Amino acid sequence: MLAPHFSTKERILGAAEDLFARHGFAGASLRQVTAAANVNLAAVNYHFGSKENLIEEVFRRRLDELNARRLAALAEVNAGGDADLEQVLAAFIRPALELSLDKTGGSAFVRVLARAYAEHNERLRRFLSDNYGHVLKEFAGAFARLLPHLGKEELYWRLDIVSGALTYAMADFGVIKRKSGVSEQTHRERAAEHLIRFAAAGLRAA
Amino acid sequence: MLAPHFSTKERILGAAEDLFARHGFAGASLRQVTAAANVNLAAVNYHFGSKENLIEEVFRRRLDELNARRLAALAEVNAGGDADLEQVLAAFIRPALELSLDKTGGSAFVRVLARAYAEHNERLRRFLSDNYGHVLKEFAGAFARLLPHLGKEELYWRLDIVSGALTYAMADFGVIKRKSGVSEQTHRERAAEHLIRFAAAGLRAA
DNA sequence: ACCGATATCAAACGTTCGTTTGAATCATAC
DNA sequence: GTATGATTCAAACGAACGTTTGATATCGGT
Repeated sequence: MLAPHFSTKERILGAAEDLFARHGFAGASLRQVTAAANVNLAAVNYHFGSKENLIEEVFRRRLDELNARRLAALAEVNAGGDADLEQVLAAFIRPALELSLDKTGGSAFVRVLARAYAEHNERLRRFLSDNYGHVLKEFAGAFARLLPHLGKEELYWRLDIVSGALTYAMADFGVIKRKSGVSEQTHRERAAEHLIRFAAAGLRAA
Repeated sequence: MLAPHFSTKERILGAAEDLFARHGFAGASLRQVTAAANVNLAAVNYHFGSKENLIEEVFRRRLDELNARRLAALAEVNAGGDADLEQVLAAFIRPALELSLDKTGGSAFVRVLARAYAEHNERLRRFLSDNYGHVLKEFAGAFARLLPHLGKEELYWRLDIVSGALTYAMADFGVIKRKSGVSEQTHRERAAEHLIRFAAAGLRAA
């Protein structure tokens, strides 16, 4: 039930994000979405054309900014000259962390992202690859420069493992429960710190 | 379309496993499942009672054996006396690897497992925790003994990261595509090796 | 004030969903 | 061989699905 001062499109996107995170793409119906957004059922097809298109827009809205921030952070690290592994990892992870702390639904979106990984949906995978594949390539290049002793294949295996761990950690799927007295923000910041430390050691492994 | 010499129940479980892996629990219908299994639509409710119960049975069938193997492997490692980190990790990961190489649907099941992580379904989480939580406790204890310098909280963070990386790596979600000329079996065995090396280094990090 | 475009609405479209029913079929024991 | 319980079957149940329709409301431009 989003505040009514947002536009119809924005309210639909916000409600869809939340419900896709909770019930999955097939599990959340347009009737649930439009009810939560306080808009008419037909509004989804009017503004987005179809449920599939709505799903893509849910991704585009967040990923455009997320990946721009990642590239900006990476450029900043590279400009510094003597980048280290932790800095490059932070350039990738920190924007996801900040997104997950966003008050307007970002924490739902990181869970939607984890859903997307689990979906082997061909259309969705192509959409993500077409629109954001270049970001992964940029980071792979930065890691390759920092880890010259690793073969290309070895490097890709490790980056694969890192992205899996990142996705799960950000989506809060694990057994770790936030302790009372620790704010959501602090909890996620610690997750990012642990993740960076762990991933850096894993990437450096002999 | 499973061979007809399996029982109705077995064919339903096999088809459900495959379709749940491909389309998710909400996305795969009982009509798809029963058609793939070559059984009557009503057979699911006759043999399992409901779709929810069918989902639980899909998990139970594999996890009973998977976790028994994990505990057996861990016991063997502990019996050796001077267990190291890689051995304990292998005791956890190798049974999952072997399952993923199983010819009768195991590779579908590891993807179903990844779906389960993405689901925040309360019933499913309680079912998994009630039935298999003790296995995770056993392994956490083994890791704690091997990493005495880590605080309890630090250790749990790292195990959380390991389990996320494992789930994704086994489910084959990453960007790594199997090269032609490398068999499915070899591909997955390499994944397990990389995972163990990476995780060991991450767990040992200062 | 009126027009045309944009947006919202209730209602219905045909389809598919999980589940249930009751009859037909099968297997086993006497 | 026939009675009994377990299983399979086609058919139907009501509910929910994504999408479309046509009428109604809203609003900026002249």
